[in-house]
Amino acid sequence: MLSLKKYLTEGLLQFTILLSLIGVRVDVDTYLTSQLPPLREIILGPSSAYTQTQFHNLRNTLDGYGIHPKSIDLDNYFTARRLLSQVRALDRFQVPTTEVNAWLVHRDPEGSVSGSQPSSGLALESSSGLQDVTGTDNGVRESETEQGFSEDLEDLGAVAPPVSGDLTKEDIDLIDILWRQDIDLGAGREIFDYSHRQKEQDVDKELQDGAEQEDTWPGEGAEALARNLLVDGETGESFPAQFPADISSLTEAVPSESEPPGLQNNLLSPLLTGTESPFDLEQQWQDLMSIMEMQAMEVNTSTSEILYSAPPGDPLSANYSLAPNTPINQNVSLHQASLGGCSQDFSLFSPEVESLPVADSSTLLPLVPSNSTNLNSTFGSTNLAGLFFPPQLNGTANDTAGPELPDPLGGLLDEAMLDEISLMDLAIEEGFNPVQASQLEEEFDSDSGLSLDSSHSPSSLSSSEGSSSSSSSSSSSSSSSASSSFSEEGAVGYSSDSETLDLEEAEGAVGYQPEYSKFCRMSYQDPSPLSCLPYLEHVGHNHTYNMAPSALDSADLPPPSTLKKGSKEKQSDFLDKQMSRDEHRARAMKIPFTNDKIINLPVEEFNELLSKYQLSEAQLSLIRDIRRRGKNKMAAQNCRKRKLDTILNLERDVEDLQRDKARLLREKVEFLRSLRQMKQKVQSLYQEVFGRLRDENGRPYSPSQYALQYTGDGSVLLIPRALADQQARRQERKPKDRRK
DNA sequence: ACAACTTGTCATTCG
DNA sequence: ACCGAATGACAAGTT
Repeated sequence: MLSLKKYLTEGLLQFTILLSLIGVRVDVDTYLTSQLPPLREIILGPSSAYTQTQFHNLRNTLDGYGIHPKSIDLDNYFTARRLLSQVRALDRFQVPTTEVNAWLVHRDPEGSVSGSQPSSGLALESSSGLQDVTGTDNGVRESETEQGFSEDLEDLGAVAPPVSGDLTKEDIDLIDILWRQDIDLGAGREIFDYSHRQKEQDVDKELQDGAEQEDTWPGEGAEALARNLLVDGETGESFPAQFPADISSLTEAVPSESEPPGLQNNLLSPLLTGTESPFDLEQQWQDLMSIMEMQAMEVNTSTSEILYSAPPGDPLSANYSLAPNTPINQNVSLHQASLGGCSQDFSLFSPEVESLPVADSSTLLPLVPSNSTNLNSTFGSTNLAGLFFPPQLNGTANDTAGPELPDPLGGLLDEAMLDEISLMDLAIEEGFNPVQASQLEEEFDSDSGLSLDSSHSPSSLSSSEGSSSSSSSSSSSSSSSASSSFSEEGAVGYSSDSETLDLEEAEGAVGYQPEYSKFCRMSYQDPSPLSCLPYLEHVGHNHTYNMAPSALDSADLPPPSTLKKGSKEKQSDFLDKQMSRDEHRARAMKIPFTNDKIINLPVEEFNELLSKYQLSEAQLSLIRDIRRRGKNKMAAQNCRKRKLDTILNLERDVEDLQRDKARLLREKVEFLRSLRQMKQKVQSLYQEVFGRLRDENGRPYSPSQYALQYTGDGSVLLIPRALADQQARRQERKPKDRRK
C-alpha cells in the first residue's frame, strides 16, 4: 500500500513535470518507443528517482565517483538553479521558433537536428527563427510559417500543436485559428516552383551555415531573410501548390475541372481516393519506413543523380527539378519510370506531349475524381494506406473509379514500400537514436534519477558531484586544504562551530582533548590508505560533512589570540549571531563538546563521548536533539539537492525529447511531401504509358477494363482490371498481417 | 508590506 | 528496538 502510494506519487510528480514542460500532447512514444524502449520508463518516470535506498547505495558504492553522501556543494547547487532557470528560458524561447525552424530548415537533413548540442542547438534555432520573423511582415510571416508546419503536422495526424513548452491555451487556440485561416486561404507556395525551390535551397544552406556559425549568422540571416520574403511574395498566395495546401488546392480544383473525360479520371482515382482510417501511430512509422525505402530506391537509380543537384540527403528538392525535355521514348517502361527515374521521365509530360497530361500539378487535378471527399481524405492526411491500395478496398471509392487501376500503382508502390526497414536502421540513418537512447537509458538507470555521470550532465550537477567528492577526499587527506575547501563550499549552518570550539576551548572544557584527537584520527588523521576515502571506513556513517569547519578551522586557523582584543570581542559577537540555535543552546547548557561532534560522530564514538562526561539529563536530551536536528538538516539539504537534480535531469530529458520530436516531425513532413510528389509522378507515368498502349486495332485500352501491373523484375504487364483488383486485395492484407 | 525563496525543524516512514 | 536516511509539511528567516 505504501509502496504503491510512493510509486504513484513519484510517477505523478515526474509525469506532471514532463507534461507541464512539454505543454503539448507529445506522442513521443509514437516515434521513439520501438527504438527506445527505455523511453517508456522515462515518460512514466524512473521509479527509482526518489527512492531512498538506491540513492544511498549509489552514493556509497562509490563506483568511481567518490561522492560524499553528505557533501553538498552549495556553489554548484546554486549554479544548478541558475542553469535551470536558463534552461527554462531556453525552453520558452524555443516555443515560437521550433516550428519556424522546422519550416525554413526542413529540407536540411542534418543541420537543424544538431543532436550533439543540447541547448545551443535550440538557441541557434531560436535565433534563426527570430531572424526570420523579424521582418516587416512579422505577423504574416510567422503565421505562414506556423501554418506551413502546423498543416504539415495536421497532415501527419499529429494532433498536438507544433509548439512546445509553456504555451497557454490561448496561445494554442490562437495558433489554431491562424492555421485554419491559412488553410482556408489555400496558402501555399513552392511545391512545383522550381525557381523558388532553388532559392529555398540556398536559404536553407545559409540557414545551415548560420546554424553552424552563429557569429556570422546575423548578416547572412538578413540576406536570407530578404530572399525568403521575396519568395514568399512570389508564391505565398498565388499558387496554392504547396504541400500543406494540397487539400484545399485539390478540392478547389475539382469542381471546376471535373469535366475531363473519364479516362484520366479513372486512371488517377486509385491514387487519389484513399480513405483515411483513424490515424494509426504505428502507421506513421510504417509510412516513414516506406518512404525511406522509396527514397533509397531513388538514390540507387542512376538517373537520380541528374536530379539530385540538391545536397545529398535532400530528396525533396530533387523531386522538383525538371529535367530538360527529352525525346519521348515510346518504349518507355514503367520500370524505367520507377521512382528513381521519376523526374527524368517527368519530361515525358513536357508540352511536346499534347494529348497527355503535363507535369504540372494543376493538370493532374482534372484527372481527379469528382468525389472531392476522397480527394480530401487522400491528400489531407498521412494515412498512406490510400496510396498503396486501391480505393475500393478502402471502401469509399466511387464505383467508376474504383475498379479502374488499383493494382498498377499499388503493385509498384507496395513492392517498393512495404519491405520493412527496421526502426533501428532508420535511427542509425538519422544518426540519432542509438546514442541518445543509450544516454537516456543510462541516465535513468542511475539510481534516484541523479546524473552522476558528468558526461551526461552538462549542467552543474556533475560538477557539483565532482567538487563534493573532492572536498570530502581532501578533508581526509589534508587538513588545510580540507579546511579551505569546506569553508568555500559552506557547510551550512555549522560554519561557526569553529568559534564554538574556540570558546569551549577557552572555557577549558575538561576531557575534551582526548576526544578531539580521537575524533581527528577518525576523520582525517588516519594515515592508512583508506583515510583518503573516509567513506570507505564508514560507508553508512561518514559524517565528515560538517565536521571540518569547526575542527579544522579551529585547529588550523590562527587562534583568536592573534587578534586584537576589541576586534575579538566584535568577532565573537558577530559569531554569536552566526551561531545556530542549537549552538546557543549547547553553550547555555555547557555542553562540553562541539555540535559538530555531536552531530557527525559515529554512533559508537558518540556514545563513548557521552559516557566520558557526567551529563545531566537535560544535557543529554539537548545533545540528542542537536544530533537529531543536525543530521536531519543535512538530510534535508541532501534531499533538496537530490530533488533539484532530478528535476534538472527530467527537464533536460524533456528538452531532448522535444527536440527529437520536432526533428522527427520535420522529417516526416518531408517524407510525406516527397511521397506525395512521387506518387503524382507515378500517376502521370502510369497515365502516360497506359495512354500510349494500343490494342491490335490501334485503339487505346479502356482503363476500366485493363490495368498495368508491375512485376518484381521490372516488367509491366497489361492485365484485366478484375485480376488486378484481386491482387490488390491480397496485397492489402499482407502489411496488416505483418504488423501484427 | 508582501511575495517568493531559503533554510531549519518536526513527524513520519523505511531499511 | 534502535539508528540513520529520506522526505513531506510547516515555520521562520531572507531577499
